[in-house]
Amino acid sequence: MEEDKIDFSEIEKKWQERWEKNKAFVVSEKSGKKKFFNLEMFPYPSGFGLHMGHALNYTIGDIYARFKRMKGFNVLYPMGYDAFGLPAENAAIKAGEHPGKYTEKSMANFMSQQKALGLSYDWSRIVKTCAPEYYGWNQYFFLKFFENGLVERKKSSVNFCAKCNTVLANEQVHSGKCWRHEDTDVEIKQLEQWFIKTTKYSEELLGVSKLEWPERIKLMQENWIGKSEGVEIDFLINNEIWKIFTTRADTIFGVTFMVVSSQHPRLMELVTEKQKKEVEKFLKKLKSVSEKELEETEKEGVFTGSYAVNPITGEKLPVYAGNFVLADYGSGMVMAVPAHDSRDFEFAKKYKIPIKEVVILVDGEEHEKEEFRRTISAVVQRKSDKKFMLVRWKEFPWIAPVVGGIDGDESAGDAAVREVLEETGYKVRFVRNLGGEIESHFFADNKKVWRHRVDQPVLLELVDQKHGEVSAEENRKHEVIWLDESEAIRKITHKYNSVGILRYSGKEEAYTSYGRLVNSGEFSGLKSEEAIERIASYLEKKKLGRKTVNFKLRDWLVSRQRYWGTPIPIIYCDKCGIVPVPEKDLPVLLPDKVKFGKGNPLATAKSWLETKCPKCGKKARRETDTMDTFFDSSWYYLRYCDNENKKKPFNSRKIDYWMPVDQYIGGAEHACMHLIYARFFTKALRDLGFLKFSEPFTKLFNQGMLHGADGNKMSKSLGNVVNPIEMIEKYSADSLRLNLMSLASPDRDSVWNENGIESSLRFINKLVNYFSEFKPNKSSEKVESKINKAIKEVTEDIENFKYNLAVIKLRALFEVIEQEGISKNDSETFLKLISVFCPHIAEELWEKLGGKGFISLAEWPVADEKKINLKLEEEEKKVDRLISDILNIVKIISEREKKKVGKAYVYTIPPELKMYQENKGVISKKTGLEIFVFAVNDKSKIDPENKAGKAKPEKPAIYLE
RNA sequence: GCGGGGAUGCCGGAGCGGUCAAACGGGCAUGGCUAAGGACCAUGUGGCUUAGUGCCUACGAAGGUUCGAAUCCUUCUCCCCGCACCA
Repeated sequence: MEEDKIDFSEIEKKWQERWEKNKAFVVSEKSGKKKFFNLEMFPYPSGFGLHMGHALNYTIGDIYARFKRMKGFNVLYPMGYDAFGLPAENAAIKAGEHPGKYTEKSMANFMSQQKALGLSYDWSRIVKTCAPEYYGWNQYFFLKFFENGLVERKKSSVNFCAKCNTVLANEQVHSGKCWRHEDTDVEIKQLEQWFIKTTKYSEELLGVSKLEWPERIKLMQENWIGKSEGVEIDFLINNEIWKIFTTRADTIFGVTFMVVSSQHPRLMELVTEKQKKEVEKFLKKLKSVSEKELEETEKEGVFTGSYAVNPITGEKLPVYAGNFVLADYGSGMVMAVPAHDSRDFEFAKKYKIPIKEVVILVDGEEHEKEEFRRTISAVVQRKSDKKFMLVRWKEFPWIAPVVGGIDGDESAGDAAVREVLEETGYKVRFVRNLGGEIESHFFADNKKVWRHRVDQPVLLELVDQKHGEVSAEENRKHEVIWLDESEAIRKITHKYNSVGILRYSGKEEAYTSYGRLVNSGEFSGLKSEEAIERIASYLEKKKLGRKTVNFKLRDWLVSRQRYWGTPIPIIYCDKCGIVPVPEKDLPVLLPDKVKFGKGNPLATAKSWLETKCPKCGKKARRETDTMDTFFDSSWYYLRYCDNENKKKPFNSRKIDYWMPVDQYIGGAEHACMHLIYARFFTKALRDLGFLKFSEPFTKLFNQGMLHGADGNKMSKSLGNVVNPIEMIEKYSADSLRLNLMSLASPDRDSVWNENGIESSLRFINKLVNYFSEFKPNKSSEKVESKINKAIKEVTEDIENFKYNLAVIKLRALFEVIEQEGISKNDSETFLKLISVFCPHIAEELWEKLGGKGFISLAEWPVADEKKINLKLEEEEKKVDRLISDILNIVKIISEREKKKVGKAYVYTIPPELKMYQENKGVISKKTGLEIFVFAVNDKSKIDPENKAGKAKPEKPAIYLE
């Protein structure tokens, strides 16, 4: 069929203009509807324009916004630009252009591309972070934080990227490399910098676990914050108290030395005259090593010459300086317990420091109980009364038997077994003991214990027997098996029902798990958990230590030695020191004329740099560092609620109305950066009285990553980047949107594929053609059923971001519509459903059908569940089966007999006659045959080959000719 | 090393205890329409078999549970993504 080419770009432009002109998506607080704040992470406007990942992200968000809007919410769906930042500065330097100009162009480009995608933003609320109207409030908040002790200027070792030529926050260092430069190792420098005290909120930030966010992101954040509870213990070194932090106070009797970080600011105080040369040599060697290398290098250290005193045992412990101890975690010094910590073990071995006897033993009982519980619960769950047994490997005889004889002479293991058995309600009369000397070997020989970790597979069997020892005969009967692993597993699982495989390890290494204390004075015999408590309170009582909590989270280093950012509103006065810029002088404008190249660009703006001290009026100079751009993105969502406010960062009534963000959408790469900073900001602003809520983003959705057609990450160097605009021009915006949603579930990584977009275009073409010549008829019961089912399912799918499934259902629905026709009302319903995916053609067709207003603002259909007729679906399936049966026979006949078939006689059992007869039309249409339907008991039927006898329920007999 | 997510037909991907030889799309094949091609439409697309049947082999590998497993359990292999000497 020859078709008129549809001019999609004209249609798209038409509707984009109308939406804009009619302010279709502009919202205000003065709506009677319930609010819904739908937000995508705003982009960094790069000069290259949108990439396909952006298109995916925004399409996901736009569909959700459109959906919620049609469902009757007052949807705030804004867009803005994270416009400050290094790439703009670098690109501008390269192009010899001012970063501001460069960024303006980039933003304009982004905006036009986003509009071309048909995104339904409220453009009146646009936020650009590089505008003084925005960054002035950054400065305002910075000063508020400063007033309230949330900003600090301190000297510490900081991360520095030579390529960016600036310091970085902890979060911006990924595996020792700069987050923007994967090839650049981060250097450690000792500098004085501005920090935001995010750590004040460590504990509260941990509350992330309660949010409706993807588990993965929550875990990443939790790990990043890294809470650990432990004890701070005072060690006396040279009659001075040095604190250390440990989570394993239970190992205090096993300490054989101390290690202080080689980066520790007070390291030299510990170094004796005699050792000075040695230590300096060591430090010099370390200096040439970057952080990345530091991670990979072996543990190294040097004796400082000093000794510490163990506060509990009074033992004298050598103090080493070591490269493996972090200066900024805990107190920068650790107590080393080589027998129970793998790092200390490694270090001790290298420097031949005594390892001492073990102080923690495998707690056979606990360990076995745990393993056994797992095992047996699996059995009990299955309500199996089959037996199972313990098998151990000859090569690892030291492994403790998990179970022993429960026969009066109970071992700890037995007790554990019995307890578990009772708990699970499983009855046992005897559990085979494969014993021998093993137990004593395992539990008693201290020297060996710490080597023995659990690692070999063990299979268990309960032997239903009388009390008492197992005779050799019994043993034979029940097959005590010493086999190699795979053989044993196969054999036993086969015969006795495997109940699981436990793991043990026999490598020579420190025993790092919890256990029971030995050689620990009055604490011997306690379990680790209990011992930690007891030792902590002992130390507390003696004022030698205290329980504390430590976090991995560091304060946020916000100063950057770069130009294109918010100037930090601070003035240095020789007399008054650090003086904040008075609020009335805000914003501190970023000077236009600076020189790039050497050092901090702002320092080259002489007239800007030199100012007067707000306090004493004397000559003073401005801070030349700018803020990390993550400061900008930490509160932009708030500004959307009131983006033009000149008097305040935002009006709190508006914030109260719109915030928090109901649905946030973005990539996972921000889990430990933006998403932590924004949460911190919200809490801090709450405590400063700006906000009444604690969490900015109620729900979070992470879209998957879009890979290039070759399966690799899209990147310019690989040449697999696809430009969305090219695709829009070639296939239309709606096709692109539809295709992006068809690739895979939006939360999964997927691969861009141009074939798919052709298919989307084909579908849209069909849609347009169908509805252009649409003649409504009455929807059949079947069509109504399908439509209502689709409404129900598509609604659920969209709500759950299962867009790919929604699209499939809509495609299927359209197929039915095409075949059977629908009423005007149902056609409108269909267009509404598809409109969130393909808004342009939906508007166009809506208009053609005489719909009122924008379909984008129409009401989302509600399924009439009463009309969903499952019986009809069943019937349809039966008919389909018949059709495929007929076609199958046709195929066989034509292949074999080269005969042309023209008629099909169908013989049904009497109760089904009516149904098949009613569907004669469909069957005929799909098979291309003339169809005759008879009941098998119809005497007047035509049945030359007596096929009718083959008829079965739901499976009519067939004769073809 | 730790933590998280995966592995499904020629490909992309649904499915997550029965209705599964597996939705949907792509590719390919056959037929229709065409002068022809494109587009479009229809059908097919693990193997063998058959007037619409039946059987076998399949959802990374191996075992297990179950009346029944792509789906649950165990172990192993491989891939991705985070964190990484946090005491």
